[in-house]
Amino acid sequence: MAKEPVAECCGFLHLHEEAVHKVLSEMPPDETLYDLAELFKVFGDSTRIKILYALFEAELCVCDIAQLLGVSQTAISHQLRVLKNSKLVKFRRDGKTVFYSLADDHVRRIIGQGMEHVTE
Amino acid sequence: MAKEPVAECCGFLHLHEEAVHKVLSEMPPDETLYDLAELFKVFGDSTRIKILYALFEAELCVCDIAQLLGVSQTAISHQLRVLKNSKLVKFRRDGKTVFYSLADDHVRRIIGQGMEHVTE
DNA sequence: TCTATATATGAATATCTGTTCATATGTTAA
DNA sequence: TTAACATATGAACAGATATTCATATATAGA
Repeated sequence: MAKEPVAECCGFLHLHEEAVHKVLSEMPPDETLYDLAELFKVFGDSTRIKILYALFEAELCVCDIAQLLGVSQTAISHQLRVLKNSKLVKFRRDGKTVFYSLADDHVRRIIGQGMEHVTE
Repeated sequence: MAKEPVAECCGFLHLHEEAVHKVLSEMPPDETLYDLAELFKVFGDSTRIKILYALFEAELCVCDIAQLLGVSQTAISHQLRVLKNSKLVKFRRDGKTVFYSLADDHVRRIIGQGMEHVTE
C-alpha cells in the first residue's frame, strides 16, 4: 500500500529498518483497510446508531423506528438501506410491513467497544 | 431523545407497549449516542485507519507516518489532530520531532472487532 | 379492478469533510 | 540572531453525505 520507504525521512531515519519492515508487513491490504473505513463510516452517523440501538431490544418495522426516533420514514428507509448494504441488519417482509433486526452480534460488540471509549 | 411514542404507528402498533418502553429505557442519552457516532466517524476514513494501523507496531513521528503511507505531511498532521481530539493517540515531543503512539488499547479492540466483520 | 397503506427510491440541496497550498510556530545548531 | 528543519494551522476547494420532497413499488382488502 505504501511507497517503498526511502532511506531517510526527516533528514535522518527515526524508524529503524526493522521497524519499517514490521509496520509494512503487518499492514493489511489497502482494499481491506478501505472496507474497514467504510464499515466504521456506517457507524459514524447518529441516526444509524440510534436505529441499531433500537434494534438491540426488538425486531422493528420501518414505521416503528421512525416513530421511536422522531425521524421521517423516508430518512429511516434511506439509512436502513445503508445498514443493509453493510450487512449490519437483516429484514423480513410480513404483508405490507417489513421488519428489521440486527444481522449478527458484531454490531453489539463494535458498538460496545466504542461505548467503552466514549463513556470512560 | 425520541418523541413520546404515539399510541399508534402504521395504523396499528406493531410494537407492544412493553417493547416500546424497553427500547426507550435502554437507549442511552442523545448526547452519548452523538459522541459515539463522532467516535466512529473518526475511524471512518482510510487515512486515519492506516495511521492507527501503523501505530500498532511502533511509535512514529509525523514524517515517518507520511513516508510510510505515501501521504503529505500536512494531511497527516491534520488527521493526527483529529485522532488526538478523540483521545485515540497521544504524543511526546523530542526536539524538533513529535512522536505519536496509540492512547490505549481501545483502538486495537475497536479496529479488531471491525476487522472481524469485514474479513468474514 | 381500485384504494389505502407500508416501504423504497431518485433528484435536489445544504452541510460536512479531506486534501492542498501557503504560511505560521517551535526547536536546534551555527 | 539567523538558517534549517519538523510540525501545525487556516483558508479554499472538491467531493461526499443526510435529509427532504415527490413519486414509485408492493401488498392487502373491498
